[in-house]
Amino acid sequence: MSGPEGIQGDQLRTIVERIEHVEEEIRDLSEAKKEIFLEAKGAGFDLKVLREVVRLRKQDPEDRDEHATLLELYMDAVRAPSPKAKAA
Amino acid sequence: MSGPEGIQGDQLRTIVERIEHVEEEIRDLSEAKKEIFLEAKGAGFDLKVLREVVRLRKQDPEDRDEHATLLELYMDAVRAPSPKAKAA
Amino acid sequence: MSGPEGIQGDQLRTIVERIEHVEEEIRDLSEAKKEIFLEAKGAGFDLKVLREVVRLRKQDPEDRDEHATLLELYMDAVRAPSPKAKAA
Amino acid sequence: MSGPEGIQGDQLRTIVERIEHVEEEIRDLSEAKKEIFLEAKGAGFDLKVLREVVRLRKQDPEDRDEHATLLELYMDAVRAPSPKAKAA
DNA sequence: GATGCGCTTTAAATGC
DNA sequence: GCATTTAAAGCGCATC
Repeated sequence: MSGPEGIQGDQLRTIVERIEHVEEEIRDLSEAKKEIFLEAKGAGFDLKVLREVVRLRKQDPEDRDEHATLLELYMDAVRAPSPKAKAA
Repeated sequence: MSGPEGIQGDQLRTIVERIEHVEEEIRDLSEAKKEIFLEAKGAGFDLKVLREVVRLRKQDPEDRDEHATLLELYMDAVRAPSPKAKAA
Repeated sequence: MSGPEGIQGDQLRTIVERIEHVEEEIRDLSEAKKEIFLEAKGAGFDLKVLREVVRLRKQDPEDRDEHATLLELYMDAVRAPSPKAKAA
Repeated sequence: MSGPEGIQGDQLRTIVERIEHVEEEIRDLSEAKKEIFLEAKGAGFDLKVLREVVRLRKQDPEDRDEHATLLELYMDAVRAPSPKAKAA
C-alpha cells in the first residue's frame, strides 16, 4: 500500500539531511561573505561599486568587451532621435 | 555596415520608452499599495502580521491541493526515524 | 472579548482586498513588461544589454559618472599588483 | 593625491580576492547540493516535492509560534464576512 | 546612522 | 531551444 517510492523513508531522510547540511554550510559562507563586505564598508569603500568589480571580474574579458560595445551602441541609438535622418 | 541589430534605433527607442512607461505605472501602484499599508497602520493594525496575511492568502489557493498527498507522504517518511522498525 | 484591534474585521477585510487588488494590477503590468522584453528579443536585441540601458537611464547623469569613475579606479587598483611600485 | 580611498589598492585587492574565494566555496557547495538532488532523482524521488519538503522544514521552527495568535485572529477576521454576526 | 527585513529583479536550472 | 519555475542577489524601506 504505497506509491512508486513511498517506502524508502530512510533513504529520503538521509537525502534531506544531506541537503540541509550543505545548505547550512552555504549559509555560513554567505555570512562570512557579508562580513567581508561590512569590513570593506568600514574601510571606506563603496559597496555598490565593489559588487560591480566582483561581478565584472567573473566574466571573461571577451564577453565583457562585447557587452560594453553593445551597450554603447544601444545607448547611442536610444539617445539620438533619428540617426539616419539627422544626416549632417 | 553594422551588427545584426545596430540600425533599428527607432525600434529600440520605442521599446525602451514602452518599458519605462510600464515601470512608471508599476511605481505608481507600488506607491498606492504603500499608502494602503500606512492607512492600515494608522488604524492600529500590525503591519508585519498584515503582510503575512496577504502572503498566506496568496499561497492557499495554490499548493494546498496539488501534490498535497505526495507531500504528506514525504513529510511522514522524513519525520519518522524508521517507519518499518517502529512497526508493532 | 478581543485584542486591541480584533474587532474591525470589516475594515481589515477591506484593506486586504484593496492590497490584493493593487497587487493584481502590478502583476498584470509586470506581465506586460515581460512581453515587451520578449518582443525585443524576437527583434534580435540583447536582453541583458537592454536591461542595463533601462537601468542606466534611470540614474541621473551625475551619479552615473561618479559611479563610472569610482569603478574604473577600483578596477585599476585591483588589477595592478602594486600601483606605487609601478613608479614612472 | 587621490580620492578618499583611491590609494588602498592592496587592501582592495585583498578584499576582492577574499570575496572571490568565499564565492568559489559557495559555488562548490551548490554543485554538491545539485548532485544530491540528481542522486535523489535517480532513486525515483519527485524533485519538486523534495524541494518543498526541504523548504517546509525550514519554516516550521520559525513562525508557527511567534505571532501565531495575532495571525490567526487576522485570518479569521478576513475570512468571515461579519465577525459580529458570529452569533451562536 | 546603522541594522534587519521584505520586495523586486536577475540569473540559472529544469522540463517540454 | 524555448519557456516556465526556482534560487540568489541587489535594492530600498522601516525600524531602533
